[in-house]
Amino acid sequence: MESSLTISIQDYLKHIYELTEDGKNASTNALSERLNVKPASVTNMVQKLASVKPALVEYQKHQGVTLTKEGRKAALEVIRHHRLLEAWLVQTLGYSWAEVHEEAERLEHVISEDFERRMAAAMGHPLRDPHGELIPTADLVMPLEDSTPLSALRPKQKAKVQSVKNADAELLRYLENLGLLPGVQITVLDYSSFDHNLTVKAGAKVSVLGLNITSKIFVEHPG
Amino acid sequence: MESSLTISIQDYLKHIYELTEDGKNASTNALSERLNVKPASVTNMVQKLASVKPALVEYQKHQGVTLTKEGRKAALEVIRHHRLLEAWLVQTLGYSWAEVHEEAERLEHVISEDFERRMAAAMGHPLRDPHGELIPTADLVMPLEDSTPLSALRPKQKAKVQSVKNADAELLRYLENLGLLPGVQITVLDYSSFDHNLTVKAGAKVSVLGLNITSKIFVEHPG
DNA sequence: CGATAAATTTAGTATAATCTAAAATAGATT
DNA sequence: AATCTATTTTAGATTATACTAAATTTATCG
Ligand SMILES: [Mn+2]
Ligand SMILES: [Mn+2]
Ligand SMILES: [Mn+2]
Ligand SMILES: [Mn+2]
Repeated sequence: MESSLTISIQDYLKHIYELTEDGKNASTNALSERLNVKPASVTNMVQKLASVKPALVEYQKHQGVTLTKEGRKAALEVIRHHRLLEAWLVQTLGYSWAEVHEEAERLEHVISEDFERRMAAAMGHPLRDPHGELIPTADLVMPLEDSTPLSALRPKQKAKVQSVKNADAELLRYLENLGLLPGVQITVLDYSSFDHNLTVKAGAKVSVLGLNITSKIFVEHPG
Repeated sequence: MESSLTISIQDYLKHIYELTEDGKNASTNALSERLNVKPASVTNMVQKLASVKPALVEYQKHQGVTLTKEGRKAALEVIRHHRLLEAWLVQTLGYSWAEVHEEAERLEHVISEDFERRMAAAMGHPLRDPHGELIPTADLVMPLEDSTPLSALRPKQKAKVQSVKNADAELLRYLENLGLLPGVQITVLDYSSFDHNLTVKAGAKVSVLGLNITSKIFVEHPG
């Protein structure tokens, strides 16, 4: 069990996890884009991950990949590191939620299990990272999420921002300015069926948001 | 200037720095031992470091290497990261001085300059790491050290422990038990010219220490 | 000095991860 | 079904680092 996967492999597994959360297979091209690696290289690596002793992925030519149980555990280990690190960096070094991601991206591969335990304990075992994303438990289980994309809400509905997914630093800074942070209560004021824009009130601020923003913001208790 | 040296190269430079602190060249074999890499591999890497555009080391066949100005800056950058990390892990996550080294060894290569600045600021720009070793300044200058190996002291002399160098976790735990920590006042009670053992009092505890311990403990103001 | 040992270097091989260019396949469109 | 396009795979090359075995150089010592 003391295999210690390479950083590269850890990154592949993490992105495969994220791309297969919706139940679909992770395609070569999608992985290529996320990993900033050419498709040919992805095929290569994916074939290797499928043929190592305890296989890390299930692979069928031209059909993309899914994680095996072992692959999923390894992915969740990296994701737990990543999200705990994000929370930790924000709390102890004053990083903003827009800045932490990049730093955690590199640290996630090199911290020890001891480091992981110490961070978790020091923060009182937080459930979510600064972007509101769930942190896999110490025994590597991803808690169930119960949230709705903001894009599904319609005028009059109120909800609480729970998380912002896959947002780049630029967008996170933008959202912060609009007061759209995890935990904030919002109300939908208007909806345009033509462009799917939503007019949203958060605190005193009112903003009109396009679909490629509202689909990345997740809320709880729409009502 | 945005070269970003590989982790391997960073480790070579760091160890070359340490091996050349005494003014001598770092030999292939010495590096091989420290880096846990075969001598042939060291020769290979060292030749490469000598021939990159701004050379990182000065190399002459069979004579070992020294650092160039560029090589030294790169080494000090890694050492600054390492020592700040050690201090930070001890202060914020409760690591013991025996445990931090290994963790810092991996983190030193992946933290950003921003991370470095934040740590330094959060700790009030510490001068020394948990082992009492000097931390290179932000502009990568190693402050002057003024200390004496404990092995040079003789009975009746008093001094303050300043640092413990190159000690493994085992030894650090041992010294901690004997109360031999940086900042502690000690008195030499006895000396044996046959085996170079020193009898040393620290607080209430008296210990007899051999040369391979007393040569790793450095003290200030022997008097 | 000259033999022997120790340290170092050379030469050739291996592994991991990536790339480019070309070939093959799958999916969509007429 | 035939064709075009997008996706994926194969094949072969490249870069970085390390290894083993053999050759060479330097150091030591009788
Ligand atoms: Mn990563
Ligand atoms: Mn995140
Ligand atoms: Mn140290
Ligand atoms: Mn290191």
